[in-house]
Amino acid sequence: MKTGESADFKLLMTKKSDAQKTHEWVYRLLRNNLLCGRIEPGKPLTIRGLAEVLDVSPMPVREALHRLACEGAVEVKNNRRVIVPLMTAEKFSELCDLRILLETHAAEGALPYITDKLIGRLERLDAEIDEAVERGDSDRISLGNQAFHRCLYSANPYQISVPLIESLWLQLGPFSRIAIDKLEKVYLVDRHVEAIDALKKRNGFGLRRAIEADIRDGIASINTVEGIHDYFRGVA
Amino acid sequence: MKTGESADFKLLMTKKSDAQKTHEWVYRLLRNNLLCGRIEPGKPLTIRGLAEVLDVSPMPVREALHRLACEGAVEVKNNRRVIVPLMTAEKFSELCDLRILLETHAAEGALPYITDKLIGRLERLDAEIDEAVERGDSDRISLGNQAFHRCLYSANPYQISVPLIESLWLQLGPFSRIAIDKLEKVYLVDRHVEAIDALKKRNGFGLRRAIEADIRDGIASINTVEGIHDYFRGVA
DNA sequence: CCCTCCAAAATGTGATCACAAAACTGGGCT
DNA sequence: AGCCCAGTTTTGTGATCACATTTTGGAGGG
Repeated sequence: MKTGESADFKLLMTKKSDAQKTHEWVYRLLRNNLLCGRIEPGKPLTIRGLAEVLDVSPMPVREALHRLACEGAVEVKNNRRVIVPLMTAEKFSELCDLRILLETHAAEGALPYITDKLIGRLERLDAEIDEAVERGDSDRISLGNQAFHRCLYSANPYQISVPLIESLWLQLGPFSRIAIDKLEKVYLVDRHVEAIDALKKRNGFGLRRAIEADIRDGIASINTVEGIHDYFRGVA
Repeated sequence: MKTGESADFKLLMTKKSDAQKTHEWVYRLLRNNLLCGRIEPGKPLTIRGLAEVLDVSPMPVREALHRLACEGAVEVKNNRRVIVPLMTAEKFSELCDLRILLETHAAEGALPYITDKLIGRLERLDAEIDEAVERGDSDRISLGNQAFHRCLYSANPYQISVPLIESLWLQLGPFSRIAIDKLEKVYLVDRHVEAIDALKKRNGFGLRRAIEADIRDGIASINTVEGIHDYFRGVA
């Protein structure tokens, strides 16, 4: 009872490199944990509690939480309590629509800048995801999937949409884990391979279709989860 | 030389309401000034300098600047200097594309929730803009225009995209002022009236077209400004 | 047994301080 | 005169403290 409220979910920790600023480290750590869905929605996050768990002063935690709040990853209630927002069916639907809208745009915008070297990196990232699926490592599936998409979109050096897209991921993160956890063999079709094929052929339309299909597959798999709608109200 | 670097551009100040938290007040103030383009791109913003100008402690300024940085309104260089980013032609083009993509989507998503009362509010906002155009009040044109769009999109209570859109506005803000400043009679066609008409008829396609045209008009007017491309490199 | 109310603990916010790194200044060298 | 380097100043970061507000816990009355 001295660690406050932050002791009941296990945070996956990462080492803090010395060159890294503390608040950046805290931010990345919390962010990764949110993206993997390791932090339960609805549970209040306190500055001092996290500071004690991470063994830093409250100051960097304060900054990290504010940053996450401004990206929509956590919600600051008017009682100035900070919680991971609950998901609603409408919010989920809207987030998926926006993902498709922005990510197909970002993919197409990246196409002119794709090099063979980059395609190689994407193939390697996809292989890592497949391996994570084999092992049933949900965390690595989540993070790997995002790394794949980010790597693709970031090929465009004049990219603006990646931060917006990552904000969407953060809002979907705590929830999408449920899908990955409950059924790990959803990869009937590897949409990433389709995307890579389209890249090789410099086929913009095919690329859009593969990205959209990849996102829709995720949605579809969530909808097949038994009793998924209980989670929309945020059961404890 | 004691006020540091923040004394040469005039910030438009707003009174701090007592119920408002200090860092929120600082954030809104800086945000409005950025949206109006009152802060020169490339000029470094310092925490202590702003704190002295605003007569607050450095702490709330630090939080406000970090929040603006995470929205892309200011850029934290690796030397940890904070500046208003310079505009490039590619960035400008991409920002406009994203505005059209997200705002047409947001407008269409708001359509089912439009009420007569809301249409009245939009007409009043449009009238205020027209009045500001008459007076040549650039600040009010900027802020009024954004208020109009925000009011429309926010009709949808399950709105997610507004924060993303506002991030785009913030990035365009310092630059779009140039257009408004240089030519104030660009409102050949009032696209807002077209949008309101489409709303009244519940015409989704017409609404999209009006919003897209409104955005494109702004772009076109910028391109007609003589010597606009000098600004892309950020002349001092 | 449940609701109300009040004291105690906890929390976010803002201010101040210490410190390392970066930017700026002035003097000395080529 | 132009360039480079060391000393000083400025700046961001993180820690600690003070304080107002909120939450919590249990005691007392219905």
